[in-house]
Amino acid sequence: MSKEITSRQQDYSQWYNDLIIKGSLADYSAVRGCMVIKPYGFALWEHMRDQLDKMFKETGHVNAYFPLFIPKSFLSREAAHVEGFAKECAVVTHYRLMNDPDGHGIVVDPEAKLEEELIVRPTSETIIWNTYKDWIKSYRDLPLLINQWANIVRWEMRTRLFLRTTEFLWQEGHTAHATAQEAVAETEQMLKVYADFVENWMAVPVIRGVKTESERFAGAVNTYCIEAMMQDGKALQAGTSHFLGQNFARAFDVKFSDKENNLEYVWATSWGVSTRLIGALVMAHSDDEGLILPPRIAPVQVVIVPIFKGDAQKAQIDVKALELVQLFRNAGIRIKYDDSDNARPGWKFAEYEMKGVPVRIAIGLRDIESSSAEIARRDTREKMTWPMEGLVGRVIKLLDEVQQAMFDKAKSFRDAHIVKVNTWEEFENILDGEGGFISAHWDGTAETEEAIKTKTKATIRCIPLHNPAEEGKCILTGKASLQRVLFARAY
RNA sequence: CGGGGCGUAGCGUAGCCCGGUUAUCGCGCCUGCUUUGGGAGCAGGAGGUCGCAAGUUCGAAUCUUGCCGCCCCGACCA
Repeated sequence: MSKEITSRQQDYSQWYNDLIIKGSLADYSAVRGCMVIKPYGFALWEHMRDQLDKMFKETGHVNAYFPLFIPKSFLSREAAHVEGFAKECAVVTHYRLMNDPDGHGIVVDPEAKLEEELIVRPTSETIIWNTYKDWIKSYRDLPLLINQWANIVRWEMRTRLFLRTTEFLWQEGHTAHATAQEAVAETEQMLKVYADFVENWMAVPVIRGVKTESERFAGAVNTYCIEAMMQDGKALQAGTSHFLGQNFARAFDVKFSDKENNLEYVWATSWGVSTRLIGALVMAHSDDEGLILPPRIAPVQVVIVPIFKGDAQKAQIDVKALELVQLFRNAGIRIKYDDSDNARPGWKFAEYEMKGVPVRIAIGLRDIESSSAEIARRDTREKMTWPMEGLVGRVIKLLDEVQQAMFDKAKSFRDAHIVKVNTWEEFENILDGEGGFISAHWDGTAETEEAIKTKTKATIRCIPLHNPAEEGKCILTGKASLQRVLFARAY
């Protein structure tokens, strides 16, 4: 990679970190690779979580909770899973501390060594399937449709706020089914739920597809994914849904008696999205003035900033502002009236722009006199003066417009950066230039995929669902290919 | 673990190459007055183990050596 590209990446990283820290979403913590999610950032996560949870329940799932610690032996039960997850895990080896006999402080008590180490879950398939063994006996116990909201730990070497932290929050669904068809249908259904959420709530367009064998989840038969494009043209995997076949059922001996009284292994799925989605949100929408949050999940959808000189004016504005607040609240809008006197209007304007609040209403004396208000939308930075009469209804409509406009903007950016490429030269030029997704022919082998990755850092993001058949020649080897796949550099 | 950068007040920094009064500036903080429609102005004030340790020197933020920590890039990965 050229020096220019490296420095562009650094600038983009810096931009991304600043947005998150100045936008009050999160901060670095004292613990390596972990972050502190601040109240504002957590409120954002809560809105995302609540909506996802609702969608899971609408599709028949229930929530449960499983242990944080996984006995080491569980992780060696499923062969392919071992390969993928044997590394980069936090391991608990002792269960007691003691005062340092040589001086001050605390040391690990060497006497308190665990017989079997415990692994802090990097994902919960093993501990959950070990539990399902006891829960599933008959076809009447199926399907078992369970989701868990949890924190997990993966000791990644390099971390990045929200995108790849050592500890992160996520949900993981783990389902068991009587037939392969039913499990595949579940896998596809959950991919649809994710795509629906990310597009309609986060206003981030996604490509639905399946992973190639080498990008597949450890232990899965097939991995479905949604891929989003960031403003630097790189790809970000926004969610995955795995068809696990009978791999975990065999590894953990989960069998059921079917209607004909035959003993069968169950079919499994698992699917998850994480706080990484917040990173996707930031990188897909924000600008140099700060975050831009889509109205449907913004912690604060509308902020009212009063502009006044002295207490008498403030009292006058308060009446009107508090009336509006009540009307917005009644309409279910998350609204904040910032009448704090320790910051001046200009400061507040900049502050809420940094935090990505979709719509700002400013009310000063001149607005009271003309019975109007100044409306500013964050995504386009437009300012309008609207009459007080019917303002609430109009602002609510504006929130919907902003939601749609954000999606449309992200989608046209993305579509403009998906390029069909037929030569290797063009392939490299695009990656080192504009970036984006490259639709190109591939000979279908893992060797070629690996070779392309080594040469360019680009990976096959997915084979899009309903991909049209098209004969062509592999971009690297020139061998025969039956379809195009999507390549990109990814986070 | 490799490559690059950095460590000076709560935050961001200048000074370092070429050692020399009381360590620079901005933000923030405190007091007062004036301000408030795009991150306020003026006046006054408080705030420092210059990452740690050793060395060179009459004298070290500055030079030397060692250590610690952080950030970015790569390998890893969602």
